[in-house]
Amino acid sequence: MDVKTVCLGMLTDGEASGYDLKKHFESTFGHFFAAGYGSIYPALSALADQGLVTCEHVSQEGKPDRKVYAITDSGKEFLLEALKDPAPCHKVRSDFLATMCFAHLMPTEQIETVLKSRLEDVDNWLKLIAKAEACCYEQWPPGMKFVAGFGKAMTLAMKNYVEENAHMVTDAGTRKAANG
Amino acid sequence: MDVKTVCLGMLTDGEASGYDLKKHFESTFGHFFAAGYGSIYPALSALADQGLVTCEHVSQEGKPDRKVYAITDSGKEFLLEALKDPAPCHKVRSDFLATMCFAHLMPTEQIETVLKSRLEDVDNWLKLIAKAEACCYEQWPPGMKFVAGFGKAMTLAMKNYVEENAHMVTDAGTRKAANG
DNA sequence: AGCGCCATGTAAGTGGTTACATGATTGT
DNA sequence: ACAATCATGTAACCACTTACATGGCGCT
Repeated sequence: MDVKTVCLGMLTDGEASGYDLKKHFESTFGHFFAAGYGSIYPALSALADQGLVTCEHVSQEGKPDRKVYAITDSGKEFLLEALKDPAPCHKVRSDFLATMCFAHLMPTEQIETVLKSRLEDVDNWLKLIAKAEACCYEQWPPGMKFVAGFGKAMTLAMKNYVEENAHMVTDAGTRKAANG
Repeated sequence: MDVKTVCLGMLTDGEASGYDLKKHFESTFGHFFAAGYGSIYPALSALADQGLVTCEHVSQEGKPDRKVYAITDSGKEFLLEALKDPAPCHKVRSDFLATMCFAHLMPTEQIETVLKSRLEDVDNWLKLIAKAEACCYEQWPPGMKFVAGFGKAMTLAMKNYVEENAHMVTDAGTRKAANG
């Protein structure tokens, strides 16, 4: 599943510009599927070239022009085909965990800083999702609600684990030298 | 943090070949940092070129030759420097969640298949980590124990959430057409 | 005067994946 | 016979990231 396919999926919810889609990638999709303008705009161009979406130029007063994309019938077919993968992957790439593996080589304050930044990250995401839910929850399709709940459950589990087990990596007693 | 740095970190635990490191990437590191031979071997070559590791050719009877790598002092320095990032990232890339967002466009059996495959994946990983813990837990540094516990906590939370909330995406009643 | 929002794009670079290439030994 | 394990590598490819480029409007 690439950025193109996800953009196509987002367009099943109604027409939108690349700028609009970026917002979805930042809020609801942000925690499990990242994409920047550098991948969204080329993706939309490619989708238009393939006839999977249509593109309408819209002039606005006082604001820049926008390109509004809408999914076509062949776009829907393409999406349905892409959704047929019976075992879609779920991958984690964590510099945080990789760093923690080598905690015994780091000074305690450094470890504490890293754990603190993780918890801040968690809180920021929790706020983000609360905001998204506050405004859109009712109009979300069941899948989106499932996904948002999934994100919350995972994030809370992470917060909980880090808070309850930080001592494993910060307690100087169990650690080798390396620090003061 | 790239494959090079993680390989360097793994070598702080003792010398190893690329083949050996691959096993670590498959067991303990597998769930948060993937790497194949196509990235491990070039990484080790680059580390040797930079003088961060040494490489010793070892002939074996009845088995292919191996290249055994060991970290150098400047390698340790380099690693310590890399571990100074105060906010290492933790990213999820999930085709599974992306698919679930569009569950209302899919037939129920397809959704069930996807959820089932996710739960199988979870169980496989749980078995893998249980196996790794059974043989190595005592000799792991505290950080590795923390990371393994983290993985278990997250995976169990995922299993639990999927089992308890599958009905959100499989109950035909709350869904639009698309299926039979 | 300066920042942030709206809005779209390109070009170069990066880091990793996939497929290919080789081949002896050991177990079923 | 056939598969798995041990063991190392290269080359082409791919998807995405980062930095750059542009520019008006509205708020403080």
